[in-house]
Amino acid sequence: MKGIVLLQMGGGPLGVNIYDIAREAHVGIGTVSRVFNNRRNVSASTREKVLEVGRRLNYQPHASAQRLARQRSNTISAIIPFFTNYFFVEVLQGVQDRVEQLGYDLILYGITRKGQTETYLRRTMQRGRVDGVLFFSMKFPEQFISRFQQLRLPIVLVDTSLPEFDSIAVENRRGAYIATAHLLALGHRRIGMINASLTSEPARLRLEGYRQALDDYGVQYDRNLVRFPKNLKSDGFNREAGHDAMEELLAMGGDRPSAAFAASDIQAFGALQALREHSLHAPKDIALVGFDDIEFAQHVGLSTIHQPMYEIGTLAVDVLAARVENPDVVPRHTTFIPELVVRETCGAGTMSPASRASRSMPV
Amino acid sequence: MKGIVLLQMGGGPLGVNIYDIAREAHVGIGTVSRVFNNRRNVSASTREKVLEVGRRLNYQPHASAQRLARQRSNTISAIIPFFTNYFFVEVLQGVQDRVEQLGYDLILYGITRKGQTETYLRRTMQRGRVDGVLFFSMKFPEQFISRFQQLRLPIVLVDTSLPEFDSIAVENRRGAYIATAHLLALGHRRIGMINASLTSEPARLRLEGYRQALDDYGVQYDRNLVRFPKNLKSDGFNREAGHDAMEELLAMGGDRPSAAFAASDIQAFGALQALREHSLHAPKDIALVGFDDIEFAQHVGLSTIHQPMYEIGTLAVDVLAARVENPDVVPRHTTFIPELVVRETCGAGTMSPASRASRSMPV
DNA sequence: GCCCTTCATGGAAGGGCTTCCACAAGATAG
DNA sequence: CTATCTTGTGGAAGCCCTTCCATGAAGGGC
Repeated sequence: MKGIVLLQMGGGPLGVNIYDIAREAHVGIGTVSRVFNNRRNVSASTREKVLEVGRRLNYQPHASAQRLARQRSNTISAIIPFFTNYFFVEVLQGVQDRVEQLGYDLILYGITRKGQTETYLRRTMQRGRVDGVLFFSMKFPEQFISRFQQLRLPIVLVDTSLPEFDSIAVENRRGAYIATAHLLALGHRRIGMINASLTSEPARLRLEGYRQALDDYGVQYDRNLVRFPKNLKSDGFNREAGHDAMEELLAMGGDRPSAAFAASDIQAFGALQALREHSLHAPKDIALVGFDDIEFAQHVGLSTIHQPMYEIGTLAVDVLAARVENPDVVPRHTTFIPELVVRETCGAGTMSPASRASRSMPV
Repeated sequence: MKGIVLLQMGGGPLGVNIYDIAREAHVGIGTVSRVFNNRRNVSASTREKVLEVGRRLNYQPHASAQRLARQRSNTISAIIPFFTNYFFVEVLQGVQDRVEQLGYDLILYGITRKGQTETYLRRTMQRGRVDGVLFFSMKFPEQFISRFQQLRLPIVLVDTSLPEFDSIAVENRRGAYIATAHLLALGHRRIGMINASLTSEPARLRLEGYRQALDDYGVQYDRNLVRFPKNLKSDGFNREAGHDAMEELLAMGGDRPSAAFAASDIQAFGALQALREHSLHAPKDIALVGFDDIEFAQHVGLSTIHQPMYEIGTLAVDVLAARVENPDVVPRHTTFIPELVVRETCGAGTMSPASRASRSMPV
């Protein structure tokens, strides 16, 4: 009767539970549970009766109670840096879509300040909160490695890696190589690089790819052509850093490069802005290639290296889900091969907007 | 002993609970609970003893159990359209920061396809899942109004509104007025508008503001100068729509406007691209003002109408939290006044980057 | 007609916490 | 010295579900 009374009250903190349904349908609570969990060993007539009562009383299982009883939250968290660039937005779409398909909830922990990372890691480690964690684009703090292992809390690193955990990333070295080689193939010989701080692994790898390409084309490496962020407060994957780096390159006067490779699209935007301020244009005055292929790269016609961000997002969720189901397999590291997208700023003419397809390559 | 045994096992699905702590510390479970919830009626010595045992056994309260017992999830969800534009990213930062300060968790439901909205609304309505909902930038489905009211599930509408619920928005009409008036003040008389579909309320209001400004300056309204998206599959707040609209304006030949106001920055980017394709430039050939002031507006020097997105995000959380604490107050509707940010594309010269401050105006 | 399965079902136990009530012991007041 | 209050404490009950075991009925084989 309780449920009915509540209905008559027309609201209130509705508390129709499994017992109300059982009483009303003249069955046991076990049966009610089985019906709502779609177990098969329930007779058709009983099932229908229970469902009918459920509809009538507007029953909904209580999420927290289910999680407690099942010892499973069906929730994962994503720890994502909000500050760096727009990379995460596109990855997030993939994450979100797959999470929905698999029926998980997604708790978002966005990092905007240093120090937040530890807070959120601790939080996400609380028992009963999440079944697994997606950790993005940042150095995973060492002191948490063993704690995660002890808790056996599944975690997947994206755009960063560690031998101990599953990881997904793009081949940064290869991407940088492709970008640089493209500019070389276009005839450029003095090619600048607008890099981020080498404390960032992607920045290191992208520098390696750049040098490798120069080497392969027999071009002497000139360290004056590689520019790092001056402001050491951030990792330098931002517009200001790109702007200032381009200023420095332009300040070289006659020695200045005829082309540049930026370690991220965001930096490339800053560089473009600097060019505009000097009434210069890409590719006419300086050809430019970025890295990431975030959505805005199309908006400004930036040639760049495409990362399959959406696919990275969906794969990350798949890998995490697999580990939740089966925690005792060795860590898997997956790599994506990035591709060049030719637009306007590299000066290679308007080729087709490039096949944006991408391939994955499990290692 | 259980806790110790588990520790010795060096892992396993650690299950140190309140009973383990109580036994080990020779106190009752109630006392343990009080200690970990910082209740004050516990003697200092007992408290210290319990905390010591807690540290030793590495105790953490179980999130689901707490939520069940407290009948409070300490979680809110945000239902956000991912597809339209980058508006949401910036609002999300504000949401995220405030949510952290208040100790809530944030479940993200990103909408990428029509129909998902209903799915997520249903999901978010499940008992025990969230304490409240943030609903962004979309028309709230009518059939859910009464259901939310009955459940007394707190909800705040952002960038959209309904008399029944709390809401937060920017004064769209005023913003459009300011943008148009600015172009008029610069001497333009043929001013185009690149609008989105009028099914969107912001689009309607922004059109009104545009017309009002023309009126006030004694300029005859010309419907040929207002362009709507051709592709009716979306609301038109996207780059393609902006691009095509600018194409249409350019196709007017000698009749073409000398300036244009775009209903969103994203559309403005598309418009700028179209200009580039015709080797035209803003503001030289056509002056341009956008709306939103998303981060990329700076990157390309777009003059635009600034919405205090971060503040909208934090306020949304505050309003929601207030309603969770006190569900029985009348809905409050808050409005922000947008401001013009002069950059390059409007042609008003390089004034100071404008005070980006913003004010709220409760109604 | 009897024994063994199989299937549907009821409900206790268990998951881990908060909260409330009861109680003891000390402090305060008259 | 008794009556009253305060403070600290223990633990049962309650939050709502899932799961497992026991039971009874029905079906199958010989």
